[in-house]
Amino acid sequence: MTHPRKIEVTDAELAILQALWERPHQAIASLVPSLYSRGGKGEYATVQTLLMRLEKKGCVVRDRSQRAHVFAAAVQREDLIASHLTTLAEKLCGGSFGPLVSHLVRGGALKEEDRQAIREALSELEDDTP
Amino acid sequence: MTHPRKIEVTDAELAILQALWERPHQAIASLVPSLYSRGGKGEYATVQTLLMRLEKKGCVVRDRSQRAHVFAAAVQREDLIASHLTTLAEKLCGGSFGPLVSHLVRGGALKEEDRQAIREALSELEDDTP
DNA sequence: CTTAAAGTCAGACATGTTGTCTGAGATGCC
DNA sequence: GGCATCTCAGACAACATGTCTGACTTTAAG
Repeated sequence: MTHPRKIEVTDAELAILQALWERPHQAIASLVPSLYSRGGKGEYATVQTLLMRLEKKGCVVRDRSQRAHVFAAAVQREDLIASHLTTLAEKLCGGSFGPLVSHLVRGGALKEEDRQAIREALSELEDDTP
Repeated sequence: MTHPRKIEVTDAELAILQALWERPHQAIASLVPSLYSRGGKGEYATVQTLLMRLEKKGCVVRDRSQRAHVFAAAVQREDLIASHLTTLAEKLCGGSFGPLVSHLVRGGALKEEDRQAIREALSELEDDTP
């Protein structure tokens, strides 16, 4: 379990990450149509700017060996989730995750399959740390 | 289970809420020293602006019956947690909370007491929805 | 070779957010 | 009256966000 680095991406940046999670190793020309239905002139540049910012944050990697650079996500969904949950716990729960889970479990927002998954995960933990 | 309204507060605003959660029904003069150690001139006005924005968002209520208005939180910690978790689930888990909990449980970030609380909460649920 | 298409890069831009503060005026107290 | 204490309206710089323009480079086609 690595200590999760703080990852902050905006909505537009997240959309790009989603596209890259869906299909890794895309060039800009491939990303644009899946992000914008109306094919405007500036959209290519917009995606480019977003990718540049994501790269600066370490959230995507860029393969410059091709003429058209190929991009891939450098963070996974789980990394983002971990980062957000950590931030949330720090800000609102004194750094502890317990209240978050408690809230979720008691909130009734979980499906039966979710609950089953939790039970199993808890059992595994119990075996590892008696 | 109320559908959680989207609540967005900035860091400075959150600090004010924390102070109001700690001690409800405070006037500005009472809030300032607990938020800023260096007693500057503008801090009073800063807190005032923050409270005004919080009121506009429905996060605090203001009692204007006194000369110095008295403020109280209109949202609880749990409301903020719920709002953030919902947003997180929508953005990264297709609206489902299961992955969030799974991540927390498997991430090893939970103390034994947390896990015990979860087990109990799960048991209660099991009784309600067989 | 010339050209057009397709890229990259640097940077601008409008808009909104965030935390901060100033100044004008109202109100109560000694 | 004079002073401390409020409220209120609004200004402000700094930064974030999503968007786009223009200059320049490289590739491939004619």
